[in-house]
Amino acid sequence: MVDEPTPPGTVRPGGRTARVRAAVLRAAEDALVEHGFGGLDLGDLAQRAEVGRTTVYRRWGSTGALVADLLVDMAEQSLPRSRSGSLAEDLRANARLVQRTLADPRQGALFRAVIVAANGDPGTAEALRLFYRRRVEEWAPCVTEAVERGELPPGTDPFEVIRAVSAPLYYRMLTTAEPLDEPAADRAAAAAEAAARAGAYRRPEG
Amino acid sequence: MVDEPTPPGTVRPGGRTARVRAAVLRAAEDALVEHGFGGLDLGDLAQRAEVGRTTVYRRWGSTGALVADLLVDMAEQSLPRSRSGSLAEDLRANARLVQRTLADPRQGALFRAVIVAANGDPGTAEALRLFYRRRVEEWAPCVTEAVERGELPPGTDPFEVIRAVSAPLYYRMLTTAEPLDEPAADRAAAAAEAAARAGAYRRPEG
DNA sequence: CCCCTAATGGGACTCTCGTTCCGTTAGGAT
DNA sequence: ATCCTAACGGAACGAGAGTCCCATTAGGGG
Repeated sequence: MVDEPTPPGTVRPGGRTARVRAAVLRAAEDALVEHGFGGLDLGDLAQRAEVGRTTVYRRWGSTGALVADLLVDMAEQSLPRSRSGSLAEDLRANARLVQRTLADPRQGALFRAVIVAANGDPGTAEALRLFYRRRVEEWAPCVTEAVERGELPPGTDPFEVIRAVSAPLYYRMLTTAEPLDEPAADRAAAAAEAAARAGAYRRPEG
Repeated sequence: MVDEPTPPGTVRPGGRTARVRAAVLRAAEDALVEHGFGGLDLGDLAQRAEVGRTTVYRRWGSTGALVADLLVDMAEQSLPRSRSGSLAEDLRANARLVQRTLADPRQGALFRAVIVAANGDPGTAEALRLFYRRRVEEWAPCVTEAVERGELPPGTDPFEVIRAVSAPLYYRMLTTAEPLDEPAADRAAAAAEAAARAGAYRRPEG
């Protein structure tokens, strides 16, 4: 008889357990926004969430695992996306959504913190990848449709186009002090569209 | 008489002080590669560098300040860049240089670590910005020359074009598990070039 | 409604990080 | 070559993060 040890919170996921998780994740968001991932302290979190310190350590064990769980939670709540029928408009809407998110003091700090957290813990990194995969998948259809309409070359990789919109905004946030404003967003969208039209994102094989 | 307290290492910067700095910075690189910024411990660093623990704490005080100093050191040693005369080739050379750097186990880990470090300490963030400013400035001339040759629209922002080459590579590294290979580099260069030709990086005014 | 036990919570303990104190070493100016 | 003191290094100290033990609470099946 191998004694299969069930992780805490898995046998009775409802009721109090669920309330504790929600309170801790909410507190984690606040703490990440205020002090970043480096300043994340599970003891402090317990106080914020009005939950026993032991509980937090037992349920999550490390700050990385906690952020991974937070990312799972974030991935579940998806944003409404526009669907205007015009590739240029869709890409611009996406760029502006990303830009507003990163420029927002709370959301921006939160995103920076989870990216930091993912650099060091493989589990957190995997959760972050899943989060972005979902985000990209939500917006890929507008590219696929543009290909079908003949606006973009056949074989264009929809994921690459969507990522090309976000990339300059993230890069600007991480490596420069220049503001993440609407012109920057519009430029990112226009650049991605131009490159896509030129066939820069066609998949390797014909 | 205001007692102006001089920071340690500023009055006699040569000799032993310089040797200690070099040894600690080298040890810091190793530690960042092995454990990332989160695992950086000044005490451990002192052992690696065969230097007194007190010295490290007194000279740098925090992991963030130490990485800031490391970035100053990194910014001073510039890489040779190619100058082929063709915009497409120059951008591809730049893209491949960035790609090789990020894909290299040591360099890639180091870059991730310093980006993480810059998210949380304003001084480190400033040092990171200066580092990237230098890197971008080194490559901007090839864009400026392409504008002068009439290959790109007048008013094209050289910095934005160079950043557009790096952006997708960094974004890929941070948010996906897909490999940072040569095709990815070539795609980044081609996309930046196409967008630049289409005028996506013209400066707002005139 | 009752019971079993999963899950929580408090408190004591340990160990590591960072600080402080003070004696020792070595730059570099004269 | 000598001296002054900037800078280094060892050791003891204190605070705080993470672990362990066990008593208490509440979920949800019967």
